[in-house]
Amino acid sequence: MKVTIKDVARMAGVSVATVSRVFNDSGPVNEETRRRIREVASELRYVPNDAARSLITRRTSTFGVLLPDMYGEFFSEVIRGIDHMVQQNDYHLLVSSSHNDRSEIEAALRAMRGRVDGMIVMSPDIDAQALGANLPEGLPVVLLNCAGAGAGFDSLNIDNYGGAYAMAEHLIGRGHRRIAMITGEERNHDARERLRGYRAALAQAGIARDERWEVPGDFTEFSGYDAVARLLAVTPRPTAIFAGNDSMAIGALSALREAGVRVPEDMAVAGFDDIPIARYMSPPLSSVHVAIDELGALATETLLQAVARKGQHEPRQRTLPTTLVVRSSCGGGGGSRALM
Amino acid sequence: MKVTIKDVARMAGVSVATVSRVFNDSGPVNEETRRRIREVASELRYVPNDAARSLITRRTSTFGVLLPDMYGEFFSEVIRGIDHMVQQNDYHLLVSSSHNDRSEIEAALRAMRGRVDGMIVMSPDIDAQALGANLPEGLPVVLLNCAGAGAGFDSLNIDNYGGAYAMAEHLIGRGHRRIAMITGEERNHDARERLRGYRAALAQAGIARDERWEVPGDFTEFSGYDAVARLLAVTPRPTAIFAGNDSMAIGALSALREAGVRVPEDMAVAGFDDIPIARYMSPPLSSVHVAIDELGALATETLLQAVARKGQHEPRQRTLPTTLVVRSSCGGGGGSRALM
DNA sequence: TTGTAGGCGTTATCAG
DNA sequence: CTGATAACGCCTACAA
Repeated sequence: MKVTIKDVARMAGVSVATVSRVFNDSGPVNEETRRRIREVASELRYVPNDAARSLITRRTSTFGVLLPDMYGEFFSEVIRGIDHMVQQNDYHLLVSSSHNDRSEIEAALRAMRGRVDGMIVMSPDIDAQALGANLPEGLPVVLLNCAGAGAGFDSLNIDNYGGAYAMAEHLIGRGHRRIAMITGEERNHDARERLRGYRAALAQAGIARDERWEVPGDFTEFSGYDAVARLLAVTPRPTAIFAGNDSMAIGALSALREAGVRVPEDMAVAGFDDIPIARYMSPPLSSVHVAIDELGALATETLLQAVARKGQHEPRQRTLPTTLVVRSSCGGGGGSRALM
Repeated sequence: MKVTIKDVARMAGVSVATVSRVFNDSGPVNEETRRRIREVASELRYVPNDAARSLITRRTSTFGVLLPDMYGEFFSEVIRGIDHMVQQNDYHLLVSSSHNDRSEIEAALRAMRGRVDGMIVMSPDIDAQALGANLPEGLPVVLLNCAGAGAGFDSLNIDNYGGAYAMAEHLIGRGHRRIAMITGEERNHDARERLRGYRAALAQAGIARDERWEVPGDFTEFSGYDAVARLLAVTPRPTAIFAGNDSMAIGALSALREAGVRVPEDMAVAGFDDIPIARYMSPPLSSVHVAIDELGALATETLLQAVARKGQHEPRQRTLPTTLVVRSSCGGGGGSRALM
């Protein structure tokens, strides 16, 4: 038998209204009465029923998070950042992951309808417009690393273009002219932007683009491993490989080692994301650092603000800066900087 | 203005009861009526209000997951396994992560009260008894990698002892006599069991235990990196390092490389968990494979069954087997097995 | 096969 | 300061 607000009211000799006021800090309550109610409540181990509460309140104190089908550390870091901020604000987190195609995403969105006060959608593969159709009118949403910014949603993006540009520029600065890139999938927004940054840097340096240098990958370690074989077959051979993310860079390092190609002497390698293990690679992996957990925290903050304003605000687009982290895999850093 | 069951009823010219029957497959409804109601409902974009529903149903269709403060791939793999199974059964997932000490865990448990139909608790640091006190009476719970099995909860554990024993035995079989272990934290159940397995294998082989070989870590890459310095100072120097998890093994590999110690020629290295990147390490890392996503899926299945039986069943404890994966970091596998 | 009506546990709006 | 009481949206006997 569940203990309800009525039980507390009866035991404390007051009305349910007063008990409610105590638990919500709404309206004035005599200090002594308040104390007694608290006492009775905790004795009875009373816990307000959230369903009933949100039925009338029209709030769930829950945020939804939609995650793409991506493996690895990036994923957990984002959640960590989100969850931390969410807990601080007494919200809850409804998570749905592993979504590949559009229909899956749409189904997941619909499944969350009515259960959340706002959503963080992380789905580099899909455009913003498509999402709007499946979301309840007026539900606050923050887009994380999505294409289609400016579609009326708050959005948060990594500076993919700038980060990739900076890394390519760094490699050029170290004397490389034949710089290859292992790209992500075409439909992935992050991947496209990184490719764009890479191309821009090469163009800026007056290096003619060579299509053989752009090898497709899919952000998995294996695709990075796999890409190396094709790259080594190109003549003249590239002297540097810039992978679209760290996972592929790690796969590439593995393949290069097996092929007997020394890094960085014979081939410079760089990644993107700077996941925690990057610095422990052999050799330590140069990368473009992204404050992943901060990304999650920032998204949550944005959502909280949107909820507070009841969605009545101009959607804002923000871009999170990246920083170049030079380690020895591209010959730029000393071994001592490996643990930096 | 939200559209409710009443609106649908009115538009379809029936009572709310009939609409309810259609949406719940409860009671008989004329086929034609059913069709009309479905049509009207989808036209109005009607979505049942979950709060109202669960207020009367006393079900939330939601499971809670409590995760420890652990980084890396292990985390995301588990969630993936859980989420997949949860979605298949039309449940939702409430996630709470980053919990270190007992008070944080207890707070998180309380926060979920009333919002979930069952919980998956993953908390190698804490004992089962402590959890029971903060959970509503009769709420189905599955313990994942927790100590205190047999405390009246369903529980699922990795075969930490067996896996560690097998790996140590393998190293011994390859002729190693001075085998060091980088352990996890004492309070961590997985860590304790793995240490126990390691010790048992050594004892079985008649190798006297040397305390200097057991260096404490905390499952982070850095702690593995850090441990190597101490291990290299031991005379005579150990010839093999068994890390309590892959993260520490990766840190150790990094430190060994910096120290100019060749792996596996001068030092064999092995880890535990077989996270996806293990095979891409340099050299590819031997490890104890655990089907992490399967662990999550299995936990969810157990929970679903418990919910179906309304918790009226004998708690069952299961142990997930592990398999030895020999790669070249311990000299056992050829380079060609790296992608195995 | 369908409709009526009571109630799930809270909050919010009024009076007192 | 406190107490009735009407919603909130839905499910479910019980009747028809």
